[in-house]
Amino acid sequence: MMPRKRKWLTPLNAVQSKPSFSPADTSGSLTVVLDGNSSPVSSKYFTEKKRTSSRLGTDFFNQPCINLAKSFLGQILVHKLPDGRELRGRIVETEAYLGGEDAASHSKGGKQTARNAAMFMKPGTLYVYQIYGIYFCMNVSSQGEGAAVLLRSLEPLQGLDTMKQLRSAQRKASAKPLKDWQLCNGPSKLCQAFSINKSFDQKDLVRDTAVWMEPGSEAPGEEAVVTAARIGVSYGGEWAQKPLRFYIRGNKCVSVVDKKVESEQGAAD
DNA sequence: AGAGGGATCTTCT
DNA sequence: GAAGATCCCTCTC
Repeated sequence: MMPRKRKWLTPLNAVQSKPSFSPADTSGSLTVVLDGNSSPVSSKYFTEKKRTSSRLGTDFFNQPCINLAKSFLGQILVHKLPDGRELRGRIVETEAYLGGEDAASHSKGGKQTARNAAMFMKPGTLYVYQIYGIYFCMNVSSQGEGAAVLLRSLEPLQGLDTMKQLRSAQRKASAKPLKDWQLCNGPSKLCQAFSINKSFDQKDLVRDTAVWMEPGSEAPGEEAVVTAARIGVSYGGEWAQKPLRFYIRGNKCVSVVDKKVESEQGAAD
C-alpha cells in the first residue's frame, strides 16, 4: 500500500530551478546588486538612476531591537529566486525579541547555541529556524546582544502568483484558494510564500544577492502603529505580556489583531 | 465562529 | 524525552 498522508515532495523543486544551495555561494560570482529587473549592468550610463538607496544598509539595521521592530513596518522584503523572479512584500507586523533577560527569546539567559548563533551576529543578519518540524520563522538580528526582530506578516506586492504556488503546494486540493491577503499573514506563511528556509540562516541582508530589504515609500505614522503582546510565547512568564509586537493598524495582512489594545491606543482623542 | 488536535523533527534538558 | 516565536483541517455549537 502506498503511504498516502501528506505529500512531502519539496515544493521548491516545482518553482526553483535548483534545489541545491551552498551557504557561500553569494560571494563568488559578480552579480547585479541593484535591480534584478534589468539585464546585467554593462553600461555605466544606466547605473546612476537607481544607484543609491535601493536597499537598506548597516546603519538602518544597527538600531536597538524595539526601534528596529517598529522601523521595519512599511519597509520592503525582497527575495530574488534563482530563476530571476523577484518576490516583494511590505512588512506590516513584527515582534522584538530582546536578548538575555527576555524569557520568551531563544537567546534568554544570554545563551548562544548552534541554533540561535545568528541572533548574536551583526545587525542585519537573518536568523531562520525551523519550528514544529515543518515550518520556518524568519528574524533579523538587531543591535543588542542576542536581540532580533521576528517578521510576522507581509503585504504581498510582487510575485503573487509564485507565492500562491509556494503556499498552495502543501495544502489540500480541496482547500479554498488563498486570497492575496492570506499569502503572508503569519511568520511561517511568509517564509513559505517567500521560499525562505534554513539555508537563509545567517545570511546578511546588507550584502546578500538573493535577499535584501528596500525602503518603503510610506512609513506608517506613530498613531498607525499598534503595540501589543507577542503571539505564542505563553511559556515566557511575565515576558509574554510585554508590549513587544508592532503592527500597522487596519492592515488586512496582520496575522493577529488585538482589538482591546487598539481601542485603548486609538481612543487617544 | 470557535475549539481541538495532528503533523513532524530539531533542539536542548 | 519533551517542547516548540505555527498552520491547517475537522468537528461542534
